[in-house]
Amino acid sequence: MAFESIQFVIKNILPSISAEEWEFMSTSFQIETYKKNSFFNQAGELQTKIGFIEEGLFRGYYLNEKGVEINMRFALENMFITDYAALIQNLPSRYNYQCLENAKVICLPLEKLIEGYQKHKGIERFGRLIAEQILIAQQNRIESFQFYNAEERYLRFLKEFPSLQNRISVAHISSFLGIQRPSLSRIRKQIVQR
Amino acid sequence: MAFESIQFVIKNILPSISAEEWEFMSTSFQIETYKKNSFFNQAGELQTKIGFIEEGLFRGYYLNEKGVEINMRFALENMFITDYAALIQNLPSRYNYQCLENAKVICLPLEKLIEGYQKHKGIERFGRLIAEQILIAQQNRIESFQFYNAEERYLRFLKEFPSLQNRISVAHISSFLGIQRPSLSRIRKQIVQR
DNA sequence: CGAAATTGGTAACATTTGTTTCCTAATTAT
DNA sequence: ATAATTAGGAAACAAATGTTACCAATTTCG
Repeated sequence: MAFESIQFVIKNILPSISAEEWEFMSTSFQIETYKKNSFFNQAGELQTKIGFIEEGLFRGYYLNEKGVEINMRFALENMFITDYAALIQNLPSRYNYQCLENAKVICLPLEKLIEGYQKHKGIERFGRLIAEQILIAQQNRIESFQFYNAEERYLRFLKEFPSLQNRISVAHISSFLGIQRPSLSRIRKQIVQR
Repeated sequence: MAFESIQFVIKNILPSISAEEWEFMSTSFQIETYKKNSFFNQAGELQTKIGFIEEGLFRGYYLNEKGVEINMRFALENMFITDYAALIQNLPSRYNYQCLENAKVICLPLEKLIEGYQKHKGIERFGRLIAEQILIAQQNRIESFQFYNAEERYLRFLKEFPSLQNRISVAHISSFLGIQRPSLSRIRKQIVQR
């Protein structure tokens, strides 16, 4: 039986999922592989699938009005990869998801997900729970910005994603944290000196 | 027929809601009134209801580890009032919702909402859509913090909530924006001088 | 009414963060 | 292998923001 990792994660989110519902989704799974620097999707395009990362690492970013890339999210093993808010509303994704480490992704076509929402109560609930999980992660991120300074945000980042410290460049982390690169360098130096 | 405002908002979120589903919810609505400085709910308590503001204004805030009140949200007419993420997970609310202007709130008991999730597909979907709306609002807020400075955040706040400029104190706004009060005063002065 | 509390503003100074520029080491591509 | 690119660090200075303290005006409440 393949798909152990995604099955584990989905059952963790939605223990009550029925065999029929799991069958409905898993029979439509498609494995895709991504090489470093390739894209899972591009900003401005309608999304056609939702992904689950078995291996590898992606960053979600977009270009602000000055043309600067802003990292909004890192997606690693056992995480879903999608601009969920845009997907559900059938709006173009606002983010580019670029592969930072060669990756293996389980994909579910969007039309299948929508069909699942119509046909299966458990899948509708699954959608709600995914949205809520993203929501909680975002609340933490807001709180981080709202009353932690740059150093504290960096320390919180390391605590939340310890495995990313040595997988992601300082430039990408600084963008994610809303800090300039030289500032993050200074902060890292200060931390080491203690 | 009462409940025009909430019916309008709900039908806007979920045009496909059935008469039966609306009936299910609306028969359980209860009107509550709040006086200035009273609380819709307190941090640490389990929530028992979800509210819809017909009139009035609330702030959602919590105390950080230093005992400082941090405003996370302003809720005004035609907005829902709840710590939705906590409610759904049956966790204690993390926020105090304090009334800033005398208010009239339509309340739906939590058990009724949960029952609705079980019995009515449209209500489950309604829950998902609410979560997604909150999610989008939060993404805007994150982006605001991530690459706008204090002045730009304030201008964006005014643009998003023009009606709040003269309804909410500078201290509350500065907390919401993650700016110190004297800094926001400086910024307001600079804006006026142009 | 009058005291007390709240509110908005301001100044002075400290600290943090941004900006620009450059250097070196490591990695990548040809 | 070597040139080109990328990455991390650092310095110097500018700008933004935080911190603290104080004042005047307004509102609240007894």
